[in-house]
Amino acid sequence: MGGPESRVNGTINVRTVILDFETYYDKEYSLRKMTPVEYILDPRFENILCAVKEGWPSNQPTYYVDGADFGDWVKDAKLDQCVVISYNALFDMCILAWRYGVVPKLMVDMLGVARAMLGYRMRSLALKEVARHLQLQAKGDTVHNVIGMNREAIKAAGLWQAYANYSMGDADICAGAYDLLVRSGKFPMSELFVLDMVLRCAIQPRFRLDQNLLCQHLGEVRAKKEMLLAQAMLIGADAGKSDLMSNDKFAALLRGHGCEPPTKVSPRTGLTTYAFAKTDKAFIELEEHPNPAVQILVAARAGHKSTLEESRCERLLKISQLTWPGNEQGLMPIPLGYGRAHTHRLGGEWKLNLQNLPRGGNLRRALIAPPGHTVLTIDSAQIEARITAWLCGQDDLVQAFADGEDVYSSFASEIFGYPVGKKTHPKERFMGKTSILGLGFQVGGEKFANTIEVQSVLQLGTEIPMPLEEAIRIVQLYRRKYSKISGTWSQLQTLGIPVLAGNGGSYSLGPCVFEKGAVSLPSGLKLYYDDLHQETGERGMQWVFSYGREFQKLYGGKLLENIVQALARIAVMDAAVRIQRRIALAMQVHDELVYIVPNHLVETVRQIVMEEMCRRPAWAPELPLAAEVGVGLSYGDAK
DNA sequence: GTGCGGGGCGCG
DNA sequence: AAAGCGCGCCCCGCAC
Repeated sequence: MGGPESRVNGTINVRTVILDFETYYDKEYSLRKMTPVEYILDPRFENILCAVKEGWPSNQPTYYVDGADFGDWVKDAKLDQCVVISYNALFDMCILAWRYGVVPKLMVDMLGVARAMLGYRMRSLALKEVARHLQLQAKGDTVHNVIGMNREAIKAAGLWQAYANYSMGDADICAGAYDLLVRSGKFPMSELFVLDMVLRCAIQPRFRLDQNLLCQHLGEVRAKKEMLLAQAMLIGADAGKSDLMSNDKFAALLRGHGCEPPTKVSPRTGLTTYAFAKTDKAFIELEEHPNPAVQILVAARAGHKSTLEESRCERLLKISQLTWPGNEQGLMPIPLGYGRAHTHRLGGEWKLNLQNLPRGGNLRRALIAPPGHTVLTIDSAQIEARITAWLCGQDDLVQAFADGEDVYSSFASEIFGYPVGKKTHPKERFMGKTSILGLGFQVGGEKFANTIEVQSVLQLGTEIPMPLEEAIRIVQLYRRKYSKISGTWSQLQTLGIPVLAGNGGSYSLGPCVFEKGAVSLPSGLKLYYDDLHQETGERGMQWVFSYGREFQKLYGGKLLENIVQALARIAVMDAAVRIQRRIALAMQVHDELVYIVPNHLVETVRQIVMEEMCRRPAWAPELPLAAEVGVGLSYGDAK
């Protein structure tokens, strides 16, 4: 009996239980139309039945519990001492926690596991598809249409046993997947703790929402949009919002005012399209068009294209108004998706991405700590740049990081030929920062010039002109100064990628071992490059690989970026797992961990998180890490 | 009505 | 030789 369940927290005899809830739904009240949190806390919620398989130590046949009896069953089941497994745990475990007040000792989401291990090659991760892929026999009956039928209606229609069989079949598939992917040891044990920790951010929420602030903010955002729209309607936007949102209508409107709309070639399709984005230089220039009507239209379009502030505010308000037993105070679950990204970064869930809230905005300020508590953030400083330098053997840069040097300023000094200070030369330092963060991944002169010109306006509020020749000079300066980094791109291109394509050779980079179709990471997970082959592109032969539904290009710089991002994710989440023994994670934004801390423990927690975030990983003992802590009453204030 | 791809925008 | 990357959500337009 060597499954991971027997080693959880060093104890033995931890039972495993696989669960699958079947719940009432109809045309309107459905997960197709609502998020799980809204669905589970709705008055129409009804637990019809729950299929149960006790996987270890007993291996009894799967059974089911009538929803009416589930409360009694759960009282005896001692799930708080079990490993509980389900497919889409963010649904089943929220039901357990919010409807029945039980949180398992360890939660395993087989959907998350499947995403991390199979997502790269499967079009759909529906349970049935995973079953087929793993060659697990579905034993249950075929799907029955029980839409709009509650427990009694299903029984009355004579469908009860068939429905239970169907549900038990799903639980069996989930159990089979757990055996094949987890108990087999293929999915690393350490990642089980990451998975559980991520689930708890939603299932055991710690943040609260400031409803007053959200209401006020929503009003302001709407008023601002209405004003912009009213101005635009005075000068021809008769159809209202759609004249601003639709490219064709907006283009016609511009032409009506004697302005020929700028165009560009789409990088995705290669076709000509309108250049109407705020990162298109030609569009930005229209802000100062001689015709004031054009200026008004451009401002109105830009003001309407970002719908994030309004829609996110609405969604947060909606969730903040839900309550459940044990939560009468508007706690905010943080839904994070395990294994969402190719590089194993987390992503969002529930139509809600809390990893891209605008910086310095009211949405971040609306995420608050409960009374007597503080929001504490810890940010791993320049972690990707540090890992890049270390992985490529760029020892002078590693040493500069280790010495606490401001490397952005240092590189800016090289660009300009005079000493650059963090405070005294903000423009120069911005260029140094943009170089260090982008040029390590093979950004070219043209893209670099555009990034500088556009981002200087957006980030500094003043444009830094960047002629192509100057951009090329800086790119070359970087590639010569950090020749170990640019050399690594070449190595990856000529040696690493062919190994991934299956030429039979071997290659490794730091702790990463290359094999056919994948790079093995020190976490035990893999970065997949499926069906990697060469194709003739606009730049001659290029490597492409298949990921989910699409093909992507692969080249040295991009592969380096993927690996660096994957390693950064491992370092940050391993730190979070160590910290979890002392304090539970509330939220994560890639290189930043967020905690809700009782006020009197702030200094204690500050020391713990600093120590763990700066601890060098076992797979990178020479990697110098650094971190910054922020505290505040809200997420927005903790900077 | 629904699904999907493209463009756009926010974050790291 | 050269090639920014990783997400999720919103809206539009089009196909079915």
